Amino acid sequence: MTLETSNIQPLVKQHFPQFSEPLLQEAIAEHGKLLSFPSGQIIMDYDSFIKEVPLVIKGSIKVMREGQEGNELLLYFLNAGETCSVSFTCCMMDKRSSIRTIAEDDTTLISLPIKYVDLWMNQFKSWRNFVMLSYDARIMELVQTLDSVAFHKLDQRLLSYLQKKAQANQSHTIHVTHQEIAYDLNASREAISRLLKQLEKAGHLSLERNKVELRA
DNA sequence: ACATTAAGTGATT
DNA sequence: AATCACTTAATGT
Repeated sequence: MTLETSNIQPLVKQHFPQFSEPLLQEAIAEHGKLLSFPSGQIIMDYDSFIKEVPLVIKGSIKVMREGQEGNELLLYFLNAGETCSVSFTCCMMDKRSSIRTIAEDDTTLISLPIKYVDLWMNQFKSWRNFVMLSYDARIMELVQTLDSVAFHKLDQRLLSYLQKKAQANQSHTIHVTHQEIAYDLNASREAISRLLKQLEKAGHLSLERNKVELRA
């Protein structure tokens, strides 16, 4: 984790153009810290107190949840221009985090102390909107994930997993082992291998060792 | 050449 | 669909 001293405000303008109020932009620049994480680095772990909220500038972040039997399940990827709505609630209720976040790619973000999230809700309309939309987007996504789990559509989960991962890494070529995918989706390695092979036959992608190449 | 790790296969439940 | 036992293939030392 490295702290960068460069100017934050232009980054806010560029990646969060919806924050229309100049005062809000200034406030973010003033109170936020610019942090960078190398790919693979854990940003926040289970059971830690979160007192800051991330605004992703560059790269992407993987958000995981720990299951009952020590399993891990990928919840979603955060990309540039997004934030983690779980952390909102987590901070406000002063609870330990039930999630772990890992830099999926080399990632830069603005870390913002939680108290401003609350404060600005009443002060800035575009901030309030942003927070609400973040909730909405995540909830919709989670509901989708939930019913594909419930209906055992592992093939669909796999495909959308790959698409999201490709998007997160800004590349159609994904460097990952079948085993890693299996962990993320909480499935068996064999099941993933077999489904990948089906998808390859169907022309959706091509496979190599440690690599999945997604086709348009 | 050998060991290790990733991926493929078939049988069983 | 999970697990097991095993094979085959790729990669590192």
